[in-house]
Parts: sequence; C-alpha cells; structure tokens
Amino acid sequence: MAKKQAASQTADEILGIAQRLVQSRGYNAFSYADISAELGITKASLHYHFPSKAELGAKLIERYDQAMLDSLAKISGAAASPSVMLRHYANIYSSVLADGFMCLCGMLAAEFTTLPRAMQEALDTYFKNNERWLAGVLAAGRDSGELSFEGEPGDAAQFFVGGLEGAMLMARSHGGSARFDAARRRLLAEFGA
Amino acid sequence: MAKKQAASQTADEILGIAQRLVQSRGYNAFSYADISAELGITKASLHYHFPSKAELGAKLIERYDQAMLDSLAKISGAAASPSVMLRHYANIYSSVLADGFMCLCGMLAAEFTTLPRAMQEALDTYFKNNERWLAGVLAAGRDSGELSFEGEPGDAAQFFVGGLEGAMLMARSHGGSARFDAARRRLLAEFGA
DNA sequence: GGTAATTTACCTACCAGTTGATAGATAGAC
DNA sequence: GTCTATCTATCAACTGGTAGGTAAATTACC
Repeated sequence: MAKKQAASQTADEILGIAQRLVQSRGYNAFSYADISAELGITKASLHYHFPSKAELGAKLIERYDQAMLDSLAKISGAAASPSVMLRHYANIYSSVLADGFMCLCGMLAAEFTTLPRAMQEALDTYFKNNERWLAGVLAAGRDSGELSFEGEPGDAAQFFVGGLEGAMLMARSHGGSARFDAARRRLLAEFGA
Repeated sequence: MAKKQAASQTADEILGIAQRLVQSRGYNAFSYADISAELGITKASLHYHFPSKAELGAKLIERYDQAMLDSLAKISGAAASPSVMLRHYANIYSSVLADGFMCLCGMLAAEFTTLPRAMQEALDTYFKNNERWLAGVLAAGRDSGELSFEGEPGDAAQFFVGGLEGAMLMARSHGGSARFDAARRRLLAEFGA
C-alpha cells in the first residue's frame, strides 16, 4: 500500500540514460535531445516526466544518494571489520570507473557553480551522508586499533573522499584504472587498511 | 628579435576572462557572448582573435601549462630542499582556490570526453609536465632521506596531483579553504614533508 | 456490468533565446 | 596601400520549454 506509486518504467529509463550522460559528459554537456534520440521518445514527452532539466538533475542526485546509502547499509550490515568496510567503500568507486564513468556527484561538484540550487543542496546531502558514514567507520577502526590516522575522523573522512574523487577524475582522463588502483591502495595504506 | 610578435593586449584580455570563466564554470558552461559582454567587444571580434572556441580553449591550456612551468622553474631555481619544494607546489593550488577558482586543468579533466582533441592533448601535456617535475622532487627527497614514500616516484607524483585536485574539487563546493588546507597538510605529512 | 469521466503517456507543432561561426564593411595605423 | 582590429548583420543548429491534441488505460458512478 505504498502511497507513492511505483515510478514509471519510462521515468526510470530516462533517469538511467541521463545518469550515464552526466557521468560521462557532465550536466551542462547533455540535452533533452540526447535522451530523446537514445530512448526513441520526443523531447516533449520527456518534459511530461521531468518538467524541467533542473528537476531531472535533482532527482538524479537523490536517486544516486539513495543507492549509495543502500550500498553503505549493506556494507555495514555484513558485520565486517572497519578496515574491510573501508576497502568495500573504495571498491564502489573502482567499479564505477571500470565502466568508464566518473562519480556522478564528483562530476557535478566540478560544475557546482552552474547548477540550480536544488541540485546544489542535493549534492551537499550526498557528500554529508558519505562523510558521516566514513567518519563512523574510521572512528570505530581507530578505537579498535585496526586503523590509524591523525586528527578528527570527520576530517579524515573528507580527505578520503577527496582522495578517491581526485584519483577518479585523473584516472578517467589520464592513466586509466591502473592509476586509480594505485591511488586507492596508497590511500588505504595510509589508514592502515 | 622574437619571431612571434607580442600577443595583442586584447587577445590577452580575452584569455584572461575566458580562463576565469572556465575555472569557475567549466568549458561547456561559458560562451563567446559571456566574454563579449564582459570585455565590451562584439562576438565577431572575438572570432578575429580566436577563430574557434576550440582554438581558444587549446591556447588557454598551453598558456596555463607555460605559467606552471615557469612557476616550477622558479621553485627549482630557489635551491630549496625537496620538502620545501613540495610545499611550494601545494601552495600554488591553495592560492588558486583562495580566489574561488578550480584548477583550470582539473576542471577540464572532468569535461575531458567532451573536449576537442587539441585540448585533450594539451591537457595531457600539462599533467605529464606536472608529474615529471614532482617525480623528480620526490625522488631527490627520498634519496636525501628527507622525504619518504612507497613505490615509484612517478606513481607517488600521480597520487599527489590527484590528491590536490580532488581536495580542491571538494573544497570549492563543500568545505572551503579550511577543508583544502586540512587535506594539503595530510598529503604533505604522508610524504614526510 | 456498462458507461462516463478522468488520468496517463505519448504525439505534432511550435517558440524565443542562445550557440559558435561567417561575410562583408569600415576606420585608423604603419 | 596594405594590415589590424573592430563593427553590423546574418546564419543554421540547438537549447529548454510550451500548447494543444489523441489514444488507451484506469477509476467512479449508476
């Protein structure tokens, strides 16, 4: 009896295509016409599902955020050690890059100043969620003596996210997966994981 | 007797405005109209100086690359220790961020797949130059016992650049200069600098 | 159960504004 | 008299977005 009816299949397909486009080209470099051509539906029909590009963009982030929260909950639920959880987190980035994509939110962070406010706020939520989870893992790991790092867990979490996003950004254009993997190992080693 | 005549002042102003626009919005989010409005010159006149946007973009990268090479040469010439040189390198990023800008080439790395080939190649050169210089500094620092890190100097240099670019990307949209400074310190500490 | 009203999901046909780019003219400098 | 640097005027393609129509599915009501 969910109040919210199941999102239509078409809307999901639109979101899927849009997500791939943003993750490879960025928000400012894709258009409704691109989605229209790929999905075989008119631009006008796209506006039926997502009245404005800004709303489509915001939905994209919220959906990505939710998927990430689901992944993190799964990692947390597996009752693994903090060090293993940290590796699992980094592996999420690895698999995105393996498909040739940039992290959706890392890409949007670069375009931040040009984004509509709703998208900026959704982005902020995404990163806060990631960093909160990571800070928890790091704190637990240091408490148990399994991980080691200087300073606040929150600062360390921000550094970790920045390190992965930066490695991904550089690897996608210069160096490929090998470069990302090397950075990932270095980053994990730094925390003793 | 320079063969190449001094670049016109107007061309320099165009490059300056374009650079700021790319560093804050990205290549795909600025137009000749933006420059036209800011400089008080017609779009057609801009095309006189830079026939196509692709040529303007490529010039932008070459110019940025040259300025960076000049900065690096100055750092190298100051006969400082590798650890100080590493700090100086990181400070270049700090001052760009202090003005609210993203690194020109970090921004363009995000948009990589949408860029004309000439720009992609210029970008590649930029990062190769940075990483070559950094690798040299790191190798010298390890040899003298002043710096310490695992693996190849080239890999470490790539990690360092990725770390700074990622920290900058995140700081510009989430956390500001304080976040970048914290990451910068962490990164330098990791190399013993 | 049958039918009327509504909703869903698409369509065609536009629109005004912007994009990067070109042609051709012009005024002044060397 | 040629070159430099600008202008006006224009272009086709594309941008996000809207108006209005239509067929089919769903819901409401007797």
